[in-house]
Amino acid sequence: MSNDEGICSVKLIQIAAPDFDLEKTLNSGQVFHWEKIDSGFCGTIGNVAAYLEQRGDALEGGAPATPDWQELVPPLAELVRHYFALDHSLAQICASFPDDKLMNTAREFCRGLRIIRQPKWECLATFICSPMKQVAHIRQISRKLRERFGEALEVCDQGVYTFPPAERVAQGSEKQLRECRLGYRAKNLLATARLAASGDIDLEKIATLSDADLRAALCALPGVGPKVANCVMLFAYERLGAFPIDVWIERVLREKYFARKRKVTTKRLRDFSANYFGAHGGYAQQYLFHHARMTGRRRGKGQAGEICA
DNA sequence: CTCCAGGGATGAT
DNA sequence: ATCATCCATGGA
Repeated sequence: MSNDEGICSVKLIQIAAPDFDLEKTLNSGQVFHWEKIDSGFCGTIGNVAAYLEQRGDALEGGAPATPDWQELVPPLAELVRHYFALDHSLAQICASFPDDKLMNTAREFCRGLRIIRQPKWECLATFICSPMKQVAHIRQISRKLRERFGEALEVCDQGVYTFPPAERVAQGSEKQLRECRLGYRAKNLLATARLAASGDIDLEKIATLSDADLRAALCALPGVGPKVANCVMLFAYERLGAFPIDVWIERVLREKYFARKRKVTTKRLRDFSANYFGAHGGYAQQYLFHHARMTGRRRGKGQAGEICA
């Protein structure tokens, strides 16, 4: 625990975080609201505002010292450990990845990247906003939703907003949601918010379902198809085998694992992904996604390094 | 300017 | 079950 105040005026605590990369984790397209502030990040964990900064094998974390804060929520360190899944055995997970050229490159490139545990509604709502949107734009939508419907908090002289509960979004109008730049996704978010607010769908209760049943329950919601369902399963329901296939991953699969093969159906890609990448396929997927997005840039046709299956 | 983005719903084969 | 088309928006 250190009292020296840099930019941040709140008291910072130390949290051991071996085998963890905060920046890679927050910028890998799984969560969209954390904002870089000097050498750290400001955001919310549930309804708690937090500042986090990596110092080697540890995190320095700070949260506003409200009088009754310690009575209301678990200690910040515990919150951070759970949110960032610091209990995941990353070595074991990475060891379960297939041993091929691209996977080995991605595994090295993404060292320390963790699949975090996001609040279920926050994750579902955010990914309903994601279809046909770039990561940068999803971040913008998330920010506008929070600014308009969330609760304003402050940490380190930085304003942050909680993600509005389904009940709050359900009170809004489609017009208000469109003003948050959701476009045609506004109708879907509103409809799903109403289902969650009314109790017609219980996002906590369905956590007990099998993977297949959970996926079906999520796909029954407006604006949720196989891809969004898999993201929500992976990022909010701890289903580490869920393998979302977006345009980046599909490109990787077709160019690196099915090079020079025509008539590769989406079903074939899905079956291959489910079997080839193992029990923690979702983790492997996230590593491939982040690596492709950071290094790809170019739609390079069959570059060297094809794997073939 | 054009192209594309962590796709899904709908209706026609 | 698979396939075509439409859907808003803004960054590159």
